[in-house]
Amino acid sequence: MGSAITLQDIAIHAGVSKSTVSFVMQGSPLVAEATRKKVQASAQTLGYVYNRAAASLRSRQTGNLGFIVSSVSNPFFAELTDGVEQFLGTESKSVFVGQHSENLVSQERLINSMLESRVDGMIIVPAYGTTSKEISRILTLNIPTITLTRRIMNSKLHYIGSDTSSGAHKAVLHLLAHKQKNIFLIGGRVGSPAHEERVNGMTKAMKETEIPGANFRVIGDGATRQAGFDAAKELISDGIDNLGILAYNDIVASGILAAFRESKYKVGRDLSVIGIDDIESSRFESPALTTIQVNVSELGRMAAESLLKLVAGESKIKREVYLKNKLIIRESCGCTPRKKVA
Amino acid sequence: MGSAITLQDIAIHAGVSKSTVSFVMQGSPLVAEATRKKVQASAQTLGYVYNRAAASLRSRQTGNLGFIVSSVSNPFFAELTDGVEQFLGTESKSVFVGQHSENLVSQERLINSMLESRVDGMIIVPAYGTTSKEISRILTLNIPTITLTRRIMNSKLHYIGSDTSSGAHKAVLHLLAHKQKNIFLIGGRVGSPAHEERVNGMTKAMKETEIPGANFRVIGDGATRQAGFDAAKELISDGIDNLGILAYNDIVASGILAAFRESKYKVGRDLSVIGIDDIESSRFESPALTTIQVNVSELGRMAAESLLKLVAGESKIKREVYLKNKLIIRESCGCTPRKKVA
DNA sequence: TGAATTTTTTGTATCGATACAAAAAGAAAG
DNA sequence: CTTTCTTTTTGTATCGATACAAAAAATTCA
Repeated sequence: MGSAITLQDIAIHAGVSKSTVSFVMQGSPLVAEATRKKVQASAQTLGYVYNRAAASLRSRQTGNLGFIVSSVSNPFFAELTDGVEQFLGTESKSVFVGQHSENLVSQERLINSMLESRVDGMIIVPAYGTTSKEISRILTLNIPTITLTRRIMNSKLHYIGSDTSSGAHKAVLHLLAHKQKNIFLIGGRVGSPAHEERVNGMTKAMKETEIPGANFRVIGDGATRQAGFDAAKELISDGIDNLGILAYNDIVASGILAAFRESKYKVGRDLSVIGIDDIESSRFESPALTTIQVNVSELGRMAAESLLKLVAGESKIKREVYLKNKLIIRESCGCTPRKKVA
Repeated sequence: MGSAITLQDIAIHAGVSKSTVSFVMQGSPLVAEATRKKVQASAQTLGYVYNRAAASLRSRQTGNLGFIVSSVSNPFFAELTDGVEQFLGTESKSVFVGQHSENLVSQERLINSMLESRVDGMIIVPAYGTTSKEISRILTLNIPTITLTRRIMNSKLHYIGSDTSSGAHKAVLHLLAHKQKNIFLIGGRVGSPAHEERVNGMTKAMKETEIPGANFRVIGDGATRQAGFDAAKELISDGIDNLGILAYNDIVASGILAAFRESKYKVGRDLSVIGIDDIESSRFESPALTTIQVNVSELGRMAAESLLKLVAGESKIKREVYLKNKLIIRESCGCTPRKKVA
């Protein structure tokens, strides 16, 4: 390999000591302006590339951060990743990104790998079924860590997520306002915290309103477009009546809409569908998807911001943050039959 | 911080030398089985975490790789990232991921950051307008690098991409077969290599067929859903006639379909639309999108695989690889009015 | 059994930066 | 022109691993 330029080389070329060069590289104010210029010129001339590994060995800070997520090919997580990256990128941090694909083993391997790389902190969207045990390494090493979107039971890690429960609550109220009485939650993994939150919000809305004849059921398994598609197909074959659907998320909703487009029922006219997340493509759905808007990239940005504070040693960080969300009304609920997109 | 466990600590605990422990950590065959067990037990007991930075300082290999992409919130790049990650993840490599958002400055900052982290190699989807100058650092340091999807003019870096030109060619032939004579390419950045490839393939098809009255035009600017939406709106307001559209990619196509759904024209019946990429959501479009299928995650996987070989010092790697693609016929071209999804 | 091998293990220098204390140079004060 | 204080600069030990050569232990062979 070519690179053999070290601080020492620059020191010689600029006629100063290694220590001085080191100060310059760190942007320390202790060095005289003229010297700084001279050193920087030498570094430039020699084509120096800072060696972070060497620096971190002594300084105990790598400037590396870790981000672990389920899979970036899911648009929700993609936007999340985008938000995290956008923010961290400007802070001259390097971000390791890993995907666990909901697999606990690969999640553990990822965590380990990042710890070996001595990340200063990490943001993690835990895989389904993650318990304190799976992340014990993080806990014992006491690495600043933020769990995003999904909580780990009984763990003291910081958490940032959307207030899903209240979102589901709003959605059901809206479905009921459309005179739909047969309310369904479609998709997700039954029993997971994320699913529970939705069920809680929905149940609460059902109880509060006490509409005669109204009932609430849960169907479908998985958080994919296909899962939504399949579940909707079943409803269709049974025949629908005063149907109000809350999809687990917009991806599932997308599958549901696709299924109904192939049926005799028209979403918005014959039934109401509401999603959760408001990913970018939802307003381009047909019909345009009414959904609970979660500012996804804001979620990512907040996580990133909090992590940086944690890493910097700030202590006054909220341990749990629930981002507000709101109902975005488009066509799929039946409110506005035809509205301008964008 | 807690972590203070080093090789030395293990050596003492296990009653062997540092060197021996090091061998065990590297999985060297030089150490006796009994010793290996003993050392591993000690490491386990003490809760040791390998320090890659320290190791790389002497060994000149970090096990870090870099992946630079435009933005993962674009589904195409998301699937690409997924493919790359999936493959690299199993090889116990850590991957730095960075997004340049088509900004040359942030691209340069990312490259620099990764070089500082001494990546063993990198995969990069160059930002629009990248020249050899922008990546000079990579060249002089001679870091194994693969450019993905987009080529850099006059650079000797390895390249892996889809054979877009032949895909565009196929698409136009199909549009013509549907008796469409007014052929449009919508979206993309005029003048970029990726746009040129499409134009070339399309022009070739036009020339070969020489259909009387057939003509080919280029409109729209940008590779976003909105760009497709806006361009289609214009076509609609002018009134359409024998219209055959090739969208720059599936995202643009999605915007085009959304625009036509709001018009009196029905895609598939009154005009034909074909996309490029076949991202996951395309088969759920309405109408389902006929598109040039590029095996995106395969593309990512191939890039990852080649990079690993390059890093390992293998020399017989093709400098340029063009993945085959094929036309996937769904509804938007007018072939199958209603077909089962999934 | 002793020499010749082969298999394991170890000591020491080293990678390229930072920390910390101490020295040198410059400025201000008496 | 000292003395004192401040601003800059430097020397040396150190971070936690690996490389490499050399030593020690175990095997094989005559």
